[in-house]
Amino acid sequence: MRVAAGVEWAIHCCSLLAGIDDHEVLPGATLAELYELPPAYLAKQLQALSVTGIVDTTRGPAGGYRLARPAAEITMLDIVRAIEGEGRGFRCTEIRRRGQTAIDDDGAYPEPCGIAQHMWKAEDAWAAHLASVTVADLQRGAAEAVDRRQRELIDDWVAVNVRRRERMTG
Amino acid sequence: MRVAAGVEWAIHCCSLLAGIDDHEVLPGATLAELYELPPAYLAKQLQALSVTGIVDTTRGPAGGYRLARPAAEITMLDIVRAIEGEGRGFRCTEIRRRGQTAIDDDGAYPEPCGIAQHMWKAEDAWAAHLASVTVADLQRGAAEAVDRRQRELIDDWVAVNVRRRERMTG
DNA sequence: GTGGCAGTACTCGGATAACCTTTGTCCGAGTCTAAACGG
DNA sequence: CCGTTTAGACTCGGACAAAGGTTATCCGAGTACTGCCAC
Repeated sequence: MRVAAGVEWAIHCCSLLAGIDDHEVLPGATLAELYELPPAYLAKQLQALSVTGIVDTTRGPAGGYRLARPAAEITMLDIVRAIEGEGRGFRCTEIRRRGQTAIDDDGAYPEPCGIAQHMWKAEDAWAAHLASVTVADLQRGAAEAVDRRQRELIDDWVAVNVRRRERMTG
Repeated sequence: MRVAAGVEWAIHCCSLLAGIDDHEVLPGATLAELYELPPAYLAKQLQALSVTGIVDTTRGPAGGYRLARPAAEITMLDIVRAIEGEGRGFRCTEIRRRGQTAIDDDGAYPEPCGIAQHMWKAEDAWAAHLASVTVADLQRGAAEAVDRRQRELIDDWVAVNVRRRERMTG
C-alpha cells in the first residue's frame, strides 16, 4: 500500500495556495524552488490537479496556479485521487472463479468475494478519513503548529513571489 | 495506494489452510494448481508468510504448508504486512525543512508534519479494519456465502490433496 | 525375518531475470507584456 | 501624443527517457520414503 511521492508535494502546494488571495497566482517553477523539488516533475503533479479541476491555471507571463474553489471545499482525498487515479487499491481477480473448483454458472457468484469486501471496506475507512480533512484544515493546522519564525518566512516569501492578476482566463 | 497482487493470493491460501486439520499439510504446488496461479511466484508469497511466522512449512515428501497458529489469531493485517512489508504507505520527506523558508533549528519541528499526521491516521483506520478481521472470520464467511456446490468441490479437492503428517518438524 | 543403509523423489528456499509503474526530463503550444513604429 | 503592430519572454501542457519495485522463474538445499542388502 504505497502512496506516490507526488501526493505529498501536491498537498503541500495546495495548502500553500490556500494562503494567497483569490486573484493571485503562483508559478510552478516558484513552488518548486520553495520546496527544492524538481520543477518539471512537480509541474506534472500540478497538471494532474489542473485536469481534475482542483487548481486553475493561467499561461503566459504573470501566469501560474491558484485553487479553483474555496480551500474548505477541497479535501485531502480529492488531491490523493487526482494524483493516484480513481481506481481501487485492491483489485479482486476473482480467484474463486478459476481452477477445478470453480462453477461455470455466473449466478453462483451474486456478491463480490468476501476478501475483496473486507479489503474495500478498509479502503473506505482510509478514504473517509482523508475526505474529512480539507485544505482549509491543513492551512489552519499549519498556521498553529508551525514555528512562528518559519511562518513569517513563508509569508514573506509568498508576498515576494505572488503574481497579481485582474482575472483568470483559465 | 496500490495493493500488491500477492496479497490476494496469500489471503485466499490462508483461508483455505484454515480448513485443514492441525497435523495436515498442503503443498504449494497443489495450492497453485487449485487457483491456477504461477507455482513459483505463489511459493514466494508463501515464503513471506513462513518468514513472518504465519504458516509453518515442512520439506520433503508429504511436506507443505499449514497455519502456524489458530485461524482466529491471524488477522488480515498480519498477512498484508507479511507480503507488503512493515513500512508505512505514506513517507514524509520533511518538505518543510527544505528550501529557503526552512529553519536550521531542529527544535523548531517538535511534531511530525501535519500532513503526515493525517495521512498516517487514515492508514491507521485502514489497518484497524484489517486487524479486526481474522482468517477464521474469512473462513466462516466463505462457508456461508459461497455457493454450496463450490463448497463441496473445494472440500473434496482438499480431502484428495491434503497430506497427513505425524508431526511438523519445522 | 529384520535392521541398517543408500538412492530417489518430492518439498521449500533463496538467487536470478522480465515487465510495468513510478519518477524524472525535455521541448513545443499558448499568452501576456512591452517596446517600437507610424499616424 | 496615442493607437497598432510585432517581437519577445514567460507560462503551462503533453510527449519522451530512466529508475525502482513488483511480478515471474529457475535451480539448489533439505528431508522423508522406499527398496535393497547384509546379518
